[in-house]
Amino acid sequence: MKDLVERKAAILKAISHPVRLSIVEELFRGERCACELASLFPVDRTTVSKHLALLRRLGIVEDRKDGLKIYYRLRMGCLVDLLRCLDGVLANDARCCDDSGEGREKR
Amino acid sequence: MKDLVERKAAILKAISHPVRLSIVEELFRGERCACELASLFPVDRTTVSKHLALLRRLGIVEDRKDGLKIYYRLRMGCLVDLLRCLDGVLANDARCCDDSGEGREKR
DNA sequence: TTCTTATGTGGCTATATTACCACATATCGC
DNA sequence: GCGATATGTGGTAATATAGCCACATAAGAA
Repeated sequence: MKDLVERKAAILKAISHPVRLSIVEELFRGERCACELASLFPVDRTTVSKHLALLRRLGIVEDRKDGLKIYYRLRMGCLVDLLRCLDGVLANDARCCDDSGEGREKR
Repeated sequence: MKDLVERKAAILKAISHPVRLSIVEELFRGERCACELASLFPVDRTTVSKHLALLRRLGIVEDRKDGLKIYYRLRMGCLVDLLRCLDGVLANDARCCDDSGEGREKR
């Protein structure tokens, strides 16, 4: 069992990539097959497949096979709250995550 | 202004490194100077300095100079909720973030 | 002024991450 | 069986990240 802070960091890291974050948010709305998820992004299908493998390895999603298709669903439903929380962060703080530096004093 | 999902991903990424996550959690408890923060981790002081620069650039922390010391404090207090949420995730799901694969079916 | 402490930046290297292509496997319809 | 569809993996190249050292700056102490 890894250190708690490292486990937390690992989850955050997993959902800190735009494609993986979007996958998680898409799964909030229900089960999706790999092909549906892949079609959402302008990257290679196999790249999405690897993102899914990472999410699966961390236990963030789980999958189910049905014929040709493999359906993914969220296994950590609590991420819904976490990301809702993050939406609140951005809504309440317009300067957040604008790493161009504008709007803040330079150093 | 970047795409919303990218801004969210950027915040998550910033706090997805064990040292930066620990810095944020330490700042939950109040203002700390760079030297106090640096002493918490077994990495070079200048490395911590760069982590702080990243958190500052994203607007996650802000700083204040007082004599020789530079004090950092959290500027996105809402992260407290977000990380409390994540603690709940890990408390409720023992299998989370154990990327060794044990406890889950292999693929 | 000179020394010491606190801090940040530039530069470099090692490692990790991402994305693509090529290819392999599995299932379905015919 | 054969072709088409859905999916995953291995390999590799480009890029990003993390860490350390050397060095620069700033402020207080002597």
